[in-house]
This record gives sequence, C-alpha cells and structure tokens, in this order.
Amino acid sequence: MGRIPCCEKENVKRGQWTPEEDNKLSSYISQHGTRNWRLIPKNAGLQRCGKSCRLRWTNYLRPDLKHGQFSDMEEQTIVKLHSVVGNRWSLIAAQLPGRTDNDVKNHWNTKLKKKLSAPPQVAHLAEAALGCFKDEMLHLLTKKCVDFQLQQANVPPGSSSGTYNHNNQNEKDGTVENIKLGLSRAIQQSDLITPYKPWNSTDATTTNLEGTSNCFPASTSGFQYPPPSFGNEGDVPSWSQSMCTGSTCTGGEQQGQLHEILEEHGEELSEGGKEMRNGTSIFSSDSVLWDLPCDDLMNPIV
DNA sequence: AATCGCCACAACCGCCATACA
DNA sequence: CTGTATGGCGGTTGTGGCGAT
Repeated sequence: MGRIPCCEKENVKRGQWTPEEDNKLSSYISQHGTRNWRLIPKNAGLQRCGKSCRLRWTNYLRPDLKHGQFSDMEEQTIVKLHSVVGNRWSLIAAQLPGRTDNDVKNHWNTKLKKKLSAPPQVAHLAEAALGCFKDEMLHLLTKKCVDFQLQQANVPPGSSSGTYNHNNQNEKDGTVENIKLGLSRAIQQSDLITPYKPWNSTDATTTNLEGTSNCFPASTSGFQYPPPSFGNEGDVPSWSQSMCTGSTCTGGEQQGQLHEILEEHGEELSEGGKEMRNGTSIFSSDSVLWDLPCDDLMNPIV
C-alpha cells in the first residue's frame, strides 16, 4: 500500500499563485498562524494543497524574507558552507537571515555552481577566500610555532606529549614554511589565476597532510584551480572549504551558529570526508580547522 | 516579427523523521 | 508498540522573461 497523498489531487489548484491567493493565505496566517497546514487552505478558502501553502508561505510570503540579489558575503557563506555540509540547503539557509533553502538551492544551481566551474570568473571569490584563509592560517601557524618551540624546550627528548609527534624538526619547519610560502604565492598570484587546468593532469600532484612539498594545491606554480579533489562528491570544490573559516570573515553571531552546525555534523563530516583521510586534499581537513584545538591542526589524522 | 535557447525562479514530488493517537 | 498524519527537506520540473538569431 502506497503512501496516502497529502491532499486530494482532483480538487486542488496547482501552478502559479495569484495575488488573490497570496492575500488570502497571508491574511489567514497573520491571524491564525501556521499551526496546521492541512487545515489552512480549507479555512483560508484556498483550493490548494496544504503542502503547497506551506511552501508558498515559507519560500515567498513570509515577511522576513529577502527578495533581492545575493550579496558577495552571502555567496561566500554559501560556498563555504556548501563545501562543508554539502547540499544541506536548509542548514545553509539557516545561516543566511531572510533566505530560504529554496533560494539558496536555486542560487547555487544557477549561479554559484557555474562560477565555481569557471575559475577565471571567480578570481575575486578565490582571492577573498584566500584572504580570510591566509589570516587564519598565519595566526594558527604563528601560534603553533610558538607552542611547538615551547614544547620542544620543555619536553624531554623521546617523550610523546600531545598528538603532534613528528620526529624531525626540519620536517616540521619545512611544513610550516611551505604552507606560508604557498599562501604567500597564492595571495600574490590570485590576480593571475591561470586558465582552468584539469586536475587529472599528471602534474597536479596530490596534496598530502604531511605536506612537505604540496601544502597548497598550487604546487610551486602558485594558486591553481580547482584542487585535486575537484570533481569528487558532487563537484564540491574543496579549496573553498577553507574560505573564511575563522574569525576574520564571519560575524560573531554567525560564527557561533556555524560552529554549532559543524559540531552537529562533525560525525558525518568526518565520516563522509574519507578523501580527507587519504590525503586527497589538505583543505578537506578544515572541517576540523574551523574550531580546532590548535594541536589538531598539525595532527595528520584527525 | 517570429522563433529558439538560455536562465532564473517558483512550484511540485517523493522521501524521511517525528509527533501523536 | 504500531500505524498514520504531518512537517521538513532535497531533487527535479515547469514556466515566464529575455536576449540572440
């Protein structure tokens, strides 16, 4: 036995809503609220399915909705969150006041997806993202260097404290320096982003979390787009996962909400992010970069 | 002026989770 | 505990506007 339809298909109107219908629905909801969508169309004098009414209200009629174009900041937020939570449009929309999941979904499908697959056109996005990311990374790296030096000074040789336990001091320094170098180059060259270069080309070397040679997708030639994992998992550009990840980019309130999301989805993120574990992209790991305990940054397996 | 194709947005569909009797 | 109703979500489709030919 199949599922019972939410309403009788014969007696319900479908298709575009008229201004009259909008008025009926709006005025009814303003008086009675949205307690029972099944009853709303009946009581409001609408020949519509309750589900259709709910959609119309939540996606269009709600007074707190924005109807204009998406701002750059909103776009960055979408890109950033999409790279983390995927097509969880309601989650993403929850971070954008006045925007609905449908809005976000449509905007992604019609604009952002294309933008992200056309790198020269999104140089500014990449640049903005790198700006945010650079600040965050340099902050963390600076802190990490200090922590590490302190740790080296205090911890006797051979003892293992914390999760970060490389054996070779030069390797650690090299990692940090490589990341810094890559970031600097990326920033410098973000205006000169090269034409799209497929990542399956042989010189698109795999990044790895040990990161001694390829801390940045750009390898030695500067920022390159998209990164090695591009094309996996619904064409999510993983470089964007590092967009504006820290305090430098998102507002305090949103930042908190974002952290909630990340905490809420931490398990599935780490579950879904298998590429991250096999080192496909260093940037995939920033699901833990977000609110990371600093030690985790340098821990290859998080 | 007519037609075609593309784009953006609105709406629908089906599935899933949860509340509730 | 179980079955059903309902709300919510993501994917997909429909439709109108607009520019190119």
